[in-house]
Amino acid sequence: MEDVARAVGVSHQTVSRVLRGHPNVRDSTRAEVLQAIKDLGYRRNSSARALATSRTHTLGVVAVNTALFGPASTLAGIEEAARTEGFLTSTVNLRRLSRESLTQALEHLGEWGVEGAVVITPQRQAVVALSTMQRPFPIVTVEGGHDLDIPGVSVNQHLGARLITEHLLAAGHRTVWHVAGPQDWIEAESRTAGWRAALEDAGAEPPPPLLGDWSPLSGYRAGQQLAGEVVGAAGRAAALTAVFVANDQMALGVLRAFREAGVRVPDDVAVAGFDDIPEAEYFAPPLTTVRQDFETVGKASIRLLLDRIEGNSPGERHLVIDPHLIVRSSTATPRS
Amino acid sequence: MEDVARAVGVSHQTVSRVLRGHPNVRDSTRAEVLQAIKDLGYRRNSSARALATSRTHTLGVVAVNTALFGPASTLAGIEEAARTEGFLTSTVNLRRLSRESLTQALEHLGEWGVEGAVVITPQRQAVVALSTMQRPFPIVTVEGGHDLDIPGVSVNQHLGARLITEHLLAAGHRTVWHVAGPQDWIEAESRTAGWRAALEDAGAEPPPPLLGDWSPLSGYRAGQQLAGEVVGAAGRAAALTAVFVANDQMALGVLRAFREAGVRVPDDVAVAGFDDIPEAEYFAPPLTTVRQDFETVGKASIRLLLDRIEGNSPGERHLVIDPHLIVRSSTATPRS
DNA sequence: CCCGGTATTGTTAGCGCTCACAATCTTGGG
DNA sequence: CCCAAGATTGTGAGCGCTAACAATACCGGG
Repeated sequence: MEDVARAVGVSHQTVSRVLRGHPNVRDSTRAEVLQAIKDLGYRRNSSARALATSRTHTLGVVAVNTALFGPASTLAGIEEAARTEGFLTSTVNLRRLSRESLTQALEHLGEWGVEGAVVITPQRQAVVALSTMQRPFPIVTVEGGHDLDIPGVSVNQHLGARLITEHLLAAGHRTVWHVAGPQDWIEAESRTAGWRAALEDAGAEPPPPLLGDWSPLSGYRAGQQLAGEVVGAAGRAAALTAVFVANDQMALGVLRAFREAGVRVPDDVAVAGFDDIPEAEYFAPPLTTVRQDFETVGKASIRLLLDRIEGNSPGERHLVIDPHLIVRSSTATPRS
Repeated sequence: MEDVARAVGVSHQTVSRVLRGHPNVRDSTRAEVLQAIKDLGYRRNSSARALATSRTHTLGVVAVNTALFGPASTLAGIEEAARTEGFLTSTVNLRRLSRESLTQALEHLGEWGVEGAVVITPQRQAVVALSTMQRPFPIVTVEGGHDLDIPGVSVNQHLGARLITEHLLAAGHRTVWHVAGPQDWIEAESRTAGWRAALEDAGAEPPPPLLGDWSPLSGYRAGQQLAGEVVGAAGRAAALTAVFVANDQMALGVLRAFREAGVRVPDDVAVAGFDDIPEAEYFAPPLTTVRQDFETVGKASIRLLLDRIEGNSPGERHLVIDPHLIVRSSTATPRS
């Protein structure tokens, strides 16, 4: 910076002012400085800047299962939003979301002086841990529900499940079975609750939900059990005609189990998933599901976080994004 | 730091020495300092440290399509490896890998003083752009091939394709058809080359490859064309009995097209994919594919990058990771 | 032509740390 | 008991920038 100043014949402070966009610099001076910066290939040193201003312009992100479609998309949304706001993001990928690993991750980020962090906390225990934890900088959760005092953004899973269930009921199904996700996941719990609420509102009896762990394998196992419930004997109403599976991966497993058991989809049983992974459209048959807009989630979380860091407006504490239904042929056949 | 020093009754320098793990500190002093640090909740300021040492201990990562399984896994591997080496990583997600966006991404990272970057460059044009570009810090590519002078790590796609093709030939297929990925992708090109080489080595005639764009939809379209090639008339040898699809997503589309056309897999045609996405095991039928160890790729790229940054040993310029074959029922039926 | 006020520029301290070097304390052998 | 060598600690400068204040330049009205 000194070099630039010398080249133009001004003080380093004037150069600094140009860099910071300070108004009180004569246009001609500004132009000269800019030119010199370009000629000398000067780049200002972010560490020195951070040291002097005590602002690092860095945000942290903590996530698990980043190889999955949902988290990965959210991550991308977060990063892009932060970048356009002039922040650097740094992501920590955790294998498990334990209290200990969470603490470590936040510590790691703290070492580098992040000004705040977005934590993707799909499991209840993680939000709980977070809410009882010493938080060295502002933190915003994603998919952490909204019943705790820690601010966050989430997708309205309850609504998504309700949309699916009502779609199936509207197609004439008496009731809808459910393959649930692990109930310590907030999303799984909300989907189950939404499904149950929709059935109860319609006066339908909720069958006992089966539990899965999000994996295709667990869906496959559940599908094998469900296949046993399908009584397709001519003339007698089948006990099971529609299934809402809590995510697309498990739905894939269910479809496979049904196929092996000779249960036809959607002729014998309608199947719906959740997430709309890119492959869902190419399942056999193409899967009815619910799409969440992860990019919006990312943007919203950054907005919430920056509100808190900049502290100008208290802002909302919780943002909820509505998902929407994608109907495909796995639920295509209407029933009487 | 001054506060800690005062609390213990030593100089700030001694505290600094403890923090840096300098050997010449009396054990009792070290213990006292550590205790004071804990009591006061002191954390050293990374910006000041970076300013004084001119080492930011920050690495950049540039990637596209991070919502896909492969890139997302690689990203996780890179981040973890860097973290264990005491580095912070910052990822920039690009929508497209153009020369311009690449430049911008590197510029963005440069502003924050990264010491180096890993760039995931699956498309040839990206590596070319990178190799002709002014590089302000050490850069290592991932999946960027090894014919250019820029160091990088990649998976041996050629070998993977060869494994698949030889597996199919060994099962008695006369030849193997191929649904290729976009040929401006290095991986796609290598897979095609590996397939062709294996066929030629076996004296088989390579049928004209079909081109896809990695998406299930393009696989579906290719599958519809391929279905036309299957002549299953009894007594006459089918023209098409085996297909190697360049990734699992497209293979999913092919499977769907075959199913719709009444082509049975693997009875009429064997189908194999590439990547081993988690869903592949649950396709109908479960898909034979090739698995790449993305974690190893991530680790290797960080090692290569740090070698360059630390500059102690020139190290290898290119690392190649071998993938391995996963056989499932989509290629299960042996032929005479 | 002088003056106060505003626009523009310069000066001086740090921000919190590490490095090089100087100073002091130990230690063990003679 | 003395001394040199090594271990341990302290001192001062400076990394590259920004913030606060001081200094100077410029403007139009009286």
